[in-house]
Amino acid sequence: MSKHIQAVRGMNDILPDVTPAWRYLEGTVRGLFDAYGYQEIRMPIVESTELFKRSIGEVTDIVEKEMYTFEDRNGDMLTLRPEGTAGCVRAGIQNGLLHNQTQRLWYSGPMFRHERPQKGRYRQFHQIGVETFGLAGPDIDAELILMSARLWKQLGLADAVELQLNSLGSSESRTAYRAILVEYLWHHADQLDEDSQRRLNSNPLRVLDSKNPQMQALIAAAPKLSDHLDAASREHFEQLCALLDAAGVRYTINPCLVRGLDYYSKTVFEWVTDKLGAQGTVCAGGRFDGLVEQLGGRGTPAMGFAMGVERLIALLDQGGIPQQDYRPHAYLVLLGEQAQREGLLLAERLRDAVPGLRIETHCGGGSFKSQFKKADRSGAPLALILGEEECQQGRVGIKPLRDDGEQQQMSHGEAAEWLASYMQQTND
RNA sequence: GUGGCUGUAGCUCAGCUGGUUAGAGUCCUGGAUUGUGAUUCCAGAUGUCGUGGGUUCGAGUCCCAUCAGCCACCCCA
Repeated sequence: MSKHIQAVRGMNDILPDVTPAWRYLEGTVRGLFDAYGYQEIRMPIVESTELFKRSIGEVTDIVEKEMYTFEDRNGDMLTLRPEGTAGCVRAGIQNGLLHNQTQRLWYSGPMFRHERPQKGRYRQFHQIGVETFGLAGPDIDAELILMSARLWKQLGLADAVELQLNSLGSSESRTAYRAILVEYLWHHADQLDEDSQRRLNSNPLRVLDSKNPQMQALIAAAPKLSDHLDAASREHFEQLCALLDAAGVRYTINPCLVRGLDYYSKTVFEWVTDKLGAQGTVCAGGRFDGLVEQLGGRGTPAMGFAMGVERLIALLDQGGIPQQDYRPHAYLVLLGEQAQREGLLLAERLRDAVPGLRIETHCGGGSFKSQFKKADRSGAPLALILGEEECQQGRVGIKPLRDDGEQQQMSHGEAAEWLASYMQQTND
C-alpha cells in the first residue's frame, strides 16, 4: 500500500456508483435556479489570501487555521477558496456586476478547509451557493428561503430538514450587542469553559450556541440579542416571518443561531437535519449587507446561502434517488474479425439515425458467452448481435435481455427504426 | 488541534490464549454448450495481513511509532 500514492487526506474520489446521485442533484438544482431567474457564475478556485482575510474575518477559525494557503512563484499569497461568497463578491465588483444594479447569481464547485475529516465534513467539499445583490428587503430573503424549500420538496427531502431562523441586526446594532455581550461574559470569565473563553476573542456570539450543559445557566442570563435589535432589523425580520407564514413555510426562531462568518448581518438561517450525525447543517446563509463595501465596492445589500453537496447526497442516499437511467439501451456484441471491424461503424450509424440512443459497443474480443455476460452486466435491456452470419447477410440481431421477447434479425435500417420505436415505447 | 474505535484478496469479512504453505463469500477469467446473458456445476487467478521499528526460537495475532478511515469534540456547508 505504501507504494501507492493515496488521495490527500479528506479529499475524496467521487466514484461511478455515486455520480448518478450527483447528476440528479445538480440537474434538479439547475432547473430550480432557472425557474427563479438566477444566472450561473463561475469563479476561480484560487484567490488572493487577502480576500478571505478581509471578508470572512481575521480571527475566525477558517482564516486562522483552516485555509490552504501558499506562496505563488512570484511571491503572492494565494488561498484555495474555503467558501464561495468572497470570490463571488470580488468577481461582481471587478466586473461591474454590482454597480447600481440587481443580480441573482448561483455557483457550484469545490471548497477547501483544512479540518479534521469526519462524517459530512471533508477537506475538499462541494457547495452550491446563491448570492443576490442590490436587494435590501425581506422579500428577497423570503424568495431564497422559498426556493430552498422548493428544492427539498423536489428532492423528496422535505421531511428530513427543518428551518431555523434568526436576525443578527444591522452591523451597527450587532457590533453594539457584541460589546455588551463581551462585557457580560468578561464579568463571568471564571465560569466560562475553555471553548467559550476562546470564542470570547474569536466569535463571542457563538458562546450562546455552546452545547456544554454547564454553560446553559450563564447563557440564559446573558443579554439577549433580540433585545438589542435596531428597529429596522426587527421590522425586516417580522416582515420576513410574515412572508414565510403566508407561504406556509414552517420555521423555528433560534435566538442562538449566529453563523461563524463575520460578514453576516440581519437575517440568518439554516436548514438542519438530525439524520447526518454531528454535521447536521445542510444549507445555510444570511444577509451580508456590508461585505461589498468592505471589499471596496459601493455599499450594496446582499443575501445568499450555500448548500453542502456531500451532505445532501448523504441524505439522498438514505431516501433513495429516482432511477435516473444512464445505462445503455443496447450492448453491441461482436464475433469474428469482420464484425469487430464493422461493429464500431454500425454503432456510429445507429447513433446518427436515432438521436438519444445509448449503445455500448463491445471491445476486446472474447467469446459470445463472455460478451453476453458483459451485455447483461451493462444493464442494457437489449443486446445487438453482429456475428459472421449477420455480417455476410448485412443484418443485425436484436435480443431482449430483460423480458422473454424473441431474438430478431433485421437489416441495419430496420434496426434503427426498431430502436427508435423501442425508445418511444419505453418513453426514453 | 483533542479524544475513542478500526486497518487481512478489487469488495464484505473470518483467523480462538503468538506455532508449519493466511481462509470464506463476492467479483474476475476459463470450461460444462464449435454463435447467446442473470441460475447451477467444475477449474483457475489474485495478498509485502496499512507502513516502519521492537519483543520472541517463532508475530496477521503482543508493544511502540507512523499513515489512513470512521465517530465525537471543535468548526461549519
